Amino acid sequence: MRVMHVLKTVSKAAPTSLHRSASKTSTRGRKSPVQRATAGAITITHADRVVYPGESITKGDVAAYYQRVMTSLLPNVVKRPLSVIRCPEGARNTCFFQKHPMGGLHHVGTIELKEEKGSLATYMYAKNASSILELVQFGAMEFHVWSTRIDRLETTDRVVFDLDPSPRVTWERIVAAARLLKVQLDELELTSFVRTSGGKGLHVVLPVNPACSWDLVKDFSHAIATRMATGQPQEFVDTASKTKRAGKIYVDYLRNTRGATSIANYSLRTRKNAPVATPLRWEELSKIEGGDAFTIRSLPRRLSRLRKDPWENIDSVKQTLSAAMKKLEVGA
DNA sequence: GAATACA
DNA sequence: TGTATTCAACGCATA
DNA sequence: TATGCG
Ligand SMILES: [Mn+2]
Ligand SMILES: [Mn+2]
Repeated sequence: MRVMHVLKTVSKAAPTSLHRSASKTSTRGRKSPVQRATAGAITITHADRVVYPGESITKGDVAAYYQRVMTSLLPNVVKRPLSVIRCPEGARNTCFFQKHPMGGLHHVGTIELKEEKGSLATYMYAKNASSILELVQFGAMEFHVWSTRIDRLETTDRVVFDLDPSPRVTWERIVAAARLLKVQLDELELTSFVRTSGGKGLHVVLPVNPACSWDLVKDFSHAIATRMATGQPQEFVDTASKTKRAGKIYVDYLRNTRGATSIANYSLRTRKNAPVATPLRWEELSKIEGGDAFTIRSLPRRLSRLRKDPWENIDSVKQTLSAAMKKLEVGA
C-alpha cells in the first residue's frame, strides 16, 4: 500500500474519510479509475514511509492525524501567513523551514507581501483542509503561523509569550512561570490562554480584539518580559542568549513582531514521540506532565473526550492593550 | 518532494 | 526513462 | 558587520 487518497472535508459535521489504494502500478500510464474517482482529493504518496523512526509512525499516519484534528486545527490557521517545517525523508533526516510556496501546489493560497527590506515576496496560507493535506504530501510536519490575517497584515490579534527553558529547568518551574504570567495579565484585566509547545515549554497567548499595531504588542510583551527578568533574575531572562539563559527561562516576547511565527495549535513537532502543541484549560496545568505531554497517539483521544476546544472562545474575548500598557508605563 | 539537466 | 543534483527563511538583538 | 536565536 503506497498511495493514499485523502478526501476533502464536505462540511464541519461530516468527518473526512481516508482511502488507501494498494495499487503501485496505477500511477503509471493513464490515470487510474481510483485517481479519477477522487478528483479534488489529495493524494498522499509513500504513505508507508516511516517518518518518525523511533515510533514507527508513517507519512500516512501523519496525514490521518491532521485529517482527524482538522476541524480543531483550521480555525487558528486559515487565512494567516503560514510556514512549514518539511522533512521529506522523515524527522530524523534533513528538515527545513519553508515560508515560500513551491511548485506543484494547487490547494494552498498565496499572498504577496512586503518584507522588512521593502521588496515583495510570496507567502503561503491555508484555505481549507486540502491546503494542509497537500502540504503534508509535500513533507510538511510542523505548521507555524503569523499572528495576523492575510486581509489586514499590518495589525495583530494575538500576543504570544513563549516560555523557553534552558535544558535543566524543571517542569514545575515552567508551570510556575506560566501561572505567574497569568496572574500578571489578570491584574491587567487581560484574559489569557495556555498551551503546551510540544517541546519543553509552554506558551501563554492573549487575544487582542480589535487587532492592534505590531509596535504595541511588541512594546507590551517586551515590558512584561523585562519586568519578569528584573523581578526574578534568578528565574527569568528576556534575552535569547543560551549562555545567559543557563538554569533559567527565557521569556521570548519576540514572537510578537511582523513576520515572526509561532507553532500552531495541534501542529505536530519533529521530536521524539511526535508531540503535539496542545491548547489547554488553565486548570489542567496541574496534571500535565510536560510540554510534550500530548502526542500523535494521545491527542486524538483527548479530542474525542473533550466536548469543546479549550480555546474555543478566544476570538470572542474583546480586549485591547492600551489600558494595560499605560499601567505598565506608570509602574515602570 | 519536485524540477531540472543529462545519459 | 532513469538517475543525479539542487533547492526549500527571515528578522531581531547583541557583541 | 557578523553571529545566535527561534
Ligand atoms: Mn518555545
Ligand atoms: Mn528526495
